[in-house]
Amino acid sequence: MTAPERRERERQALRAKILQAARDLFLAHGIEAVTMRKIADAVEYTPPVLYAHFADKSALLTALCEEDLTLFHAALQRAARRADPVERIRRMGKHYVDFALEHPHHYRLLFMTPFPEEQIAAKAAQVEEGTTQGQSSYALLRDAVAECIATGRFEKHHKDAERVAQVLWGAVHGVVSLWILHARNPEIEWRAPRATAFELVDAALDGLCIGAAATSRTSS
Amino acid sequence: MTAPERRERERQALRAKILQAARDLFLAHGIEAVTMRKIADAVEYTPPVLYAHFADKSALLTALCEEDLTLFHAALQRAARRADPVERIRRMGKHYVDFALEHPHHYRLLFMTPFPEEQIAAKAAQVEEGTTQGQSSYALLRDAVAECIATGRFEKHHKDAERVAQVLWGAVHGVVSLWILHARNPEIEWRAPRATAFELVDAALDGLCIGAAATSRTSS
DNA sequence: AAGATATGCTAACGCCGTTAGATGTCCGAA
DNA sequence: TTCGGACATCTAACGGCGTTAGCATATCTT
Repeated sequence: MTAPERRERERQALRAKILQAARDLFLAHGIEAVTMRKIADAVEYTPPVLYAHFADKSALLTALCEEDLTLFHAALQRAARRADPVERIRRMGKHYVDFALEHPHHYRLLFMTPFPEEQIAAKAAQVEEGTTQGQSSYALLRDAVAECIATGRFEKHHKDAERVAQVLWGAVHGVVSLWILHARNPEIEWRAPRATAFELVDAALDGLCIGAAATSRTSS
Repeated sequence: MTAPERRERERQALRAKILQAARDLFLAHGIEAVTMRKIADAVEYTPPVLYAHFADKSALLTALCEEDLTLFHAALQRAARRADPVERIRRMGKHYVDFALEHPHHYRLLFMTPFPEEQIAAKAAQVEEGTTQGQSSYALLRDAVAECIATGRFEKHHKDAERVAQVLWGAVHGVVSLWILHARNPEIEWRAPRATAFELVDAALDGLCIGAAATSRTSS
């Protein structure tokens, strides 16, 4: 155990501690409570120390996102273990909604917050050189849609897998994000968002599929 | 023309000028550029002056929202002049999407930004005492849905007008808000959001309506 | 002309993200 | 064993933010 090794270990430990503190603040009081100064307070260091581990606040939040995105992707992947592509889509929708409603703060951070410019540039570079891992959650959905199209499960005029995937993503995202932002608006008699989202997914799949009447409705 | 009258007029003129400056900043550089100090600069006053016209920044933004909400509501109302309730829903969806895509900044402010607590409390009070105008855009949609249900246009298991209205709102909101936030993510081959949204509305209506195959598809 | 009222300003407070520069502390080599 | 450099950490500050207090000044009313 050389000294540089130990130092590196301590470095990583502090980095993890910082991320955890940020996560705690975030979960307890929402994104607006996540402040470089408060994170520093929580780990009992002064603010500049954070900049030895993260280029800036946006990089710190990105690191947080990536951890949660991995979790999210894993949940979706478990849901995608179905042979029938239509049922696969339905189950992915269900798990998507459940993740969003169980972790609304994370969902807001992941999908309802504008990307920092830097991240976009980084990703564009990855895509350019083909390094993109291609195993994104979106790809799971798009592939299921493509399978539906290839095996003739959809009405013939729905033939663009990317577009239909975006249709379905939009469906679940719309219901949960409306709920997360506007649930407290008392002008509207909100229904339980889980049921609402399922109803939309079911209706959309009914509309997409050949032979109308739904195969297996989302029950729970 | 008494002097107090003139002063009041000047007061309102300055108020309008402030709002316009805020709107200009907002349209030119997005919400994060709308700063009390920058607004003050634009109208050639010092920042404290703004507080003689608006309680705080959130009240100023709310005033801006309300103007745009009126515009939005008017656009939707024009679209709702259709006898057939299903076609009415389809047209409202179309105009909703067009508004969102033509004014993405406004859409972000109106529907993709968390409400300040104060506003929620104010609305709750209105609802409590029954002062709510009931002519909200959401009500337009819900009433069209209720008409569909009452006249037996929907499958019998879709019987909750509130829920179905929330399903349809979620559909259009999902597609346009995903696009507005994530269009620049190069990992995804984005399709034109207008067509995507129309496809979702059509599919959902196909799924909701009795007698499957769409009546009149959204063409343009 | 004098007093009241409204208008606008300067200056400041306490937050924020971030950076520069000083200080100390430990490690490896002479 | 002591010296020099690398590293960790701190204090202090900059410029921005929303917001408020207190003062000057201009304008109306009597």
